[in-house]
Amino acid sequence: MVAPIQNSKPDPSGEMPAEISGLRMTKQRWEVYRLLVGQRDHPTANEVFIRIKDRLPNISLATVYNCLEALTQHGIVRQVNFDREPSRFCPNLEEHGHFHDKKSGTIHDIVFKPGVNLADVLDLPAGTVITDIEITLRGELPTS
Amino acid sequence: MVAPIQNSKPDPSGEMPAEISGLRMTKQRWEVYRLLVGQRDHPTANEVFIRIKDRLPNISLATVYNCLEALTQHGIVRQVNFDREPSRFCPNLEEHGHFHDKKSGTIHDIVFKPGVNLADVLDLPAGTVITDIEITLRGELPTS
DNA sequence: ACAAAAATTAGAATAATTCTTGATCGCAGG
DNA sequence: CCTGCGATCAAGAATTATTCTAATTTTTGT
Repeated sequence: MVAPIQNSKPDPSGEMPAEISGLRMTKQRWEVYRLLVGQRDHPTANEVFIRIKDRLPNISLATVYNCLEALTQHGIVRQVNFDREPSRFCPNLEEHGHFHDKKSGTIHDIVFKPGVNLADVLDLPAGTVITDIEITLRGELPTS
Repeated sequence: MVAPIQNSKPDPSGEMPAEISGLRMTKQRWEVYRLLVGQRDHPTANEVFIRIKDRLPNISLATVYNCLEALTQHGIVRQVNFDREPSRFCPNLEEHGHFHDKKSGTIHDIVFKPGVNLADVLDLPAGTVITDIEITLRGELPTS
């Protein structure tokens, strides 16, 4: 099922809103959110921690983990896992998968062709309730 | 009707072969392989360790990890990850995904409907080479 | 402003996995 | 049959992402 287009996420370059999706904003959560939306390269918690020090020099790694968990649990960002590598975080809420390019090590969002619904192509027992889907591909993108 | 298996895997109840897919068999590797093929419930390394002690009381956990890695790297079994939970191992080599039933905590293999090819329903740049696909669903299976 | 609740911090603790080191095995050649 | 040699195994230490703990700070509601 495709999530309805989000109630337009707050502009990361504007003022900090009081809350997002029911999650009370704090300086730290707002900066983590801004950073994720601004740099959509699926950073790890530690990468967020390093990058965010520019703006919040005293933030702790534990707080970065706390913020990421809060944002994730309120459906504001998505946690993405590749094998047993450190979790990465993604502000793209639309149903999509991830392509891990072996050559460059980069991660790219991938979407279904229009009109395709994953549940329709899988052989599942009638009545199955799907709450979450994760698709990960590995390979090489064509040299651009 | 069962789809033909690519490389007819050795019968786990027969004699230990000298090798499987180029991997030299040892007592430990063979028992790990037998256990996975015999109990297709996607055990973790630790669960394999516990269960295998019946037959190899002196095996170490490190050896179980070594065996699982060797079997995985030779394409004899598949490593499956759910979020950051301990890796699980699966002897089903056919292209398939995994469904994690929240109610029972069990994991079930899922396959595409006949004739469906995942690459055909994804919006990928022409020329993309896919070497590996992982599909994970979470939800609830109908009460049977 | 004050009490209560929530968030942050720093560092300790946890847990899956990997690494290190030394012992052991299996086998090929003498 | 011995001897070496490379691969494997065992035991425990080390690593590392993440979570927990306890104390402090910030925010909220009255």
